[in-house]
Amino acid sequence: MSSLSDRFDPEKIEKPLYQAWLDSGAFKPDPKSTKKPFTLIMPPPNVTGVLHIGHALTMTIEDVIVRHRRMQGFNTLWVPGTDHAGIATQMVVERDIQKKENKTKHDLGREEFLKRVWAWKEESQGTILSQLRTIGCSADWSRLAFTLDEGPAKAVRETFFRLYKDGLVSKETAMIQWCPRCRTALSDLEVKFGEQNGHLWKIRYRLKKDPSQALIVATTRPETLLADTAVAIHPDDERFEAFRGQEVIVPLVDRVIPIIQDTYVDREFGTGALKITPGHDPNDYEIGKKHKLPLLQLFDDQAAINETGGKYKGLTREAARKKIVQDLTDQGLLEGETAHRHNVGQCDRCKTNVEPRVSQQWFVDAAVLAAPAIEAVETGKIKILPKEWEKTYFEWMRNIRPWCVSRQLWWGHRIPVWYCGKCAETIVAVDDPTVCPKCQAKELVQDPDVLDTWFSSGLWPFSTLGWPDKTLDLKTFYPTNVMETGFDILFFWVARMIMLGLRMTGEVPFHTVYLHPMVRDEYGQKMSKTKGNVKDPLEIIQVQGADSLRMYFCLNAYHGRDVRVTESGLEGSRNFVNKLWNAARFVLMRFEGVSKEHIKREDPFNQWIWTALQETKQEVSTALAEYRFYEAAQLLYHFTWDTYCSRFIEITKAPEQMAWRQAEKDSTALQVLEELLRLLHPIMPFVTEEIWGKLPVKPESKLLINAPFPVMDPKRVFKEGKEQVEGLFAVVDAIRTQRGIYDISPALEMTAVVVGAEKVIAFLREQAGLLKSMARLSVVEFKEALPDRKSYVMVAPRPGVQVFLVRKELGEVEIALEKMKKDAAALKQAIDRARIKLASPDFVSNAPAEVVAGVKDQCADMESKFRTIETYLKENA
RNA sequence: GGGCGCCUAGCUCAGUUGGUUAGAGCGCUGCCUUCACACGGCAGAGGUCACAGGUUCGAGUCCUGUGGCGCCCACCA
Repeated sequence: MSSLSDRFDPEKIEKPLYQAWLDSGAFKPDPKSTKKPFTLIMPPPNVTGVLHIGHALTMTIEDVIVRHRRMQGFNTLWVPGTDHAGIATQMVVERDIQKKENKTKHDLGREEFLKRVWAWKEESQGTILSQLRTIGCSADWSRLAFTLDEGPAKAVRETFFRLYKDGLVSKETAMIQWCPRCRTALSDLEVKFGEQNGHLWKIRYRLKKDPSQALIVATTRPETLLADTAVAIHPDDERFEAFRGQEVIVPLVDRVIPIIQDTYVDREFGTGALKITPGHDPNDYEIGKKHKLPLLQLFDDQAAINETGGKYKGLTREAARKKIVQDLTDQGLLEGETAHRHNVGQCDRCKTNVEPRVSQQWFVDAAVLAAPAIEAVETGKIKILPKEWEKTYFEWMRNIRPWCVSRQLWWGHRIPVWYCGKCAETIVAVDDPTVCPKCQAKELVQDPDVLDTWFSSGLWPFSTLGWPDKTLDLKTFYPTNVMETGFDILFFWVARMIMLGLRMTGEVPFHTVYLHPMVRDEYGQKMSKTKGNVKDPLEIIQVQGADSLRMYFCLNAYHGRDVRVTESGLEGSRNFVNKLWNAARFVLMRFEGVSKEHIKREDPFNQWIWTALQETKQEVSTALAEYRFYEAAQLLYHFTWDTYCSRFIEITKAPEQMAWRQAEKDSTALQVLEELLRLLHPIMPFVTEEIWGKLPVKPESKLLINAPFPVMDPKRVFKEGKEQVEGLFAVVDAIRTQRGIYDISPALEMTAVVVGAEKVIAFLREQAGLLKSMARLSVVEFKEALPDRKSYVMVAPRPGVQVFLVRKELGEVEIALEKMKKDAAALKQAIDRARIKLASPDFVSNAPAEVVAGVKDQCADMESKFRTIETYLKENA
């Protein structure tokens, strides 16, 4: 057995250990195994670049889940993958080419541009995969998937085909959100609204009948007046009595349009008159349809004015606005201009203001798919955790609108639709058609558009397992168990996986959705490159190792909305890894050569640590089962540091103990460590595996990753041992506290007298040596009674046991008396509260018996303690 | 406009169905270079649980209202 190095050096151990896991085949489950399967599909990171700290959180939690399940004996599969991320990746590559070559994608052409994106993807994916390994992800790399791979592509086509056949995807002309920079349609979810400073302009629309009169219309977008096809007023608005049924002249273009009446108009806003531009505003579009107004398309795909705009043709939106305001002013048609803050939609990816636009797009009838998806969550077939998110899910699903899935991009799954050049037939097929099934013509043109990235992501839980083929993987590992991801993509992704999963496979894609919080900086700010507050997980790992970052996430990922990453917190988890390392180092050094067989019987100290371990195991397994990783981590942190290190190991150090119990207790120290390593392994795989490798006794498995996760053993719960040892600690703590109060140096000699009935103090007497070393006493005496109490200072650690310290050894006794008085007062208050409770017939008759009994016991304890202090204070008054 | 969440120690947050004297980490104070660890040890201080009502034998926990903060959805030009 070689020992552990003095200092824990994560950089040195992590790579070889990861390789050892890989080599052992631990990550790769056998689909033919008879063990119960457990499946988790990794949310595929976008191949836009490198992983950020949010990914690190995701991967940590998922790896904890997966390692825990694997150790529990499940046939565990974690499928890794990456996402082509259509619009996002296309944009970063465009930017890259722009920066390096000053070219646009149109300069390169579709084919060449796609070549560049694939090259980008290769590099980015490589980086991402190596980062995942650095974090410690125990995913099955043999099943690595990419959303544009052949398998997932087949799934995409099959799905599109089936939806088309069932009338659930169709080509429609509709108003959609358009990004003029990306030059593509967007789904509603891809548009983010934010407040912007703008203006409200009041413009004169002269009456056709009497141009000296005018209707004054308020708008934030004067440039769209070029495509106005009506002006609307509220039917009940008396102010506009004279205007009803009239026509007005659109300024600058002199087109005559009607004044319509619609209750949609808000009389309070602006002037009460609203210009209607059905081509460029979703609400106007609806009004236009209702009133059968003509629709004018004013902008081209880059939001520049087209021929509809006459002399304004070619101007951008922004330039046109300026020019039109100027022209209106010049012609005396501008009535006013006020500052106005309002919400404007932006492209989620490139932050360009979107332009609502009418165009032909493919739409999925989401409402039909949503119905069973809602039911699956209502009936509990799918559980969403934390539960609060279910309501959000229902809210969105019940108000779902058609999902625009076509994108005018180049990077993505080509829509499997062809048009016949001869008879214009639309052909939707899984395999590329060669002739038109209607007219046999060979001039077929594929739809140039690609699908929304989330369309292929929506199939991910089963497309990665081989669907639509009936593969063994699919049979064994589907439906999957858990979908673990951030709440920010509940609608984008989770909802769509549920809808498409149910529709395509007839089964829920997963049984549980666990939504983790978002990573923020220490001030609660979102991390972003522009703010400069981004923390690179790889940098943290390089400095302090993967384990401490993982432990940090587990300790801090509460069920809230965000997890803040702070320097001091990271330091804390680093210290914890160090603590474990050193404890292991000490135990291994001290107890080298000890074997398991030395255990003969359980002494109270062993009983106590075993009991504490069983309690911890019980609580940890409950916490993990309920996805409360923070709780599991905290329990283990506390057990390791406070119970195992600060108490148990310290006990083993006492020289008086060593003489007669060394071999036995040493062996317990090792065995508890061994279980502790298994408990900590899912959270901190590297350091635990490294220590595991040095254990003299490895009962279960050569590699910790394959060792069984500890389960609570009721046979190792010992009430007496636990109580005895806790009683001893109470005495030790009380003396230590006095030492603190009196500022007595640990070097100073102290004498303690333990007073109590022999029965009660027998164990303390037996452990006199330990008591002395733990409380740093020079002398300890045991007595049934103490006659000359005045020369002592009393501490009352437990009912029935009093501990006295020699007065003259303490110096200023008044400090202690003051403190005792304070304690007594607090105690008195608590006793009074308890007595009032116990005296109330309502409490005694209504509260459960065990609560009443608990209060009674506690009250008795407090009273006995209080009496002791009172008596002592009186004696010393 | 609709919805969700938060307000507990100086800071960041736990606190499961209401039930013993409300917890942790960090920070702070004092003492300690004790033979695993100063990335350490021992001890300590610090909270009217945002506020106001209510339900209950009993409220940090449930209900109503008020104030403050955050997020999501919808997008009145």
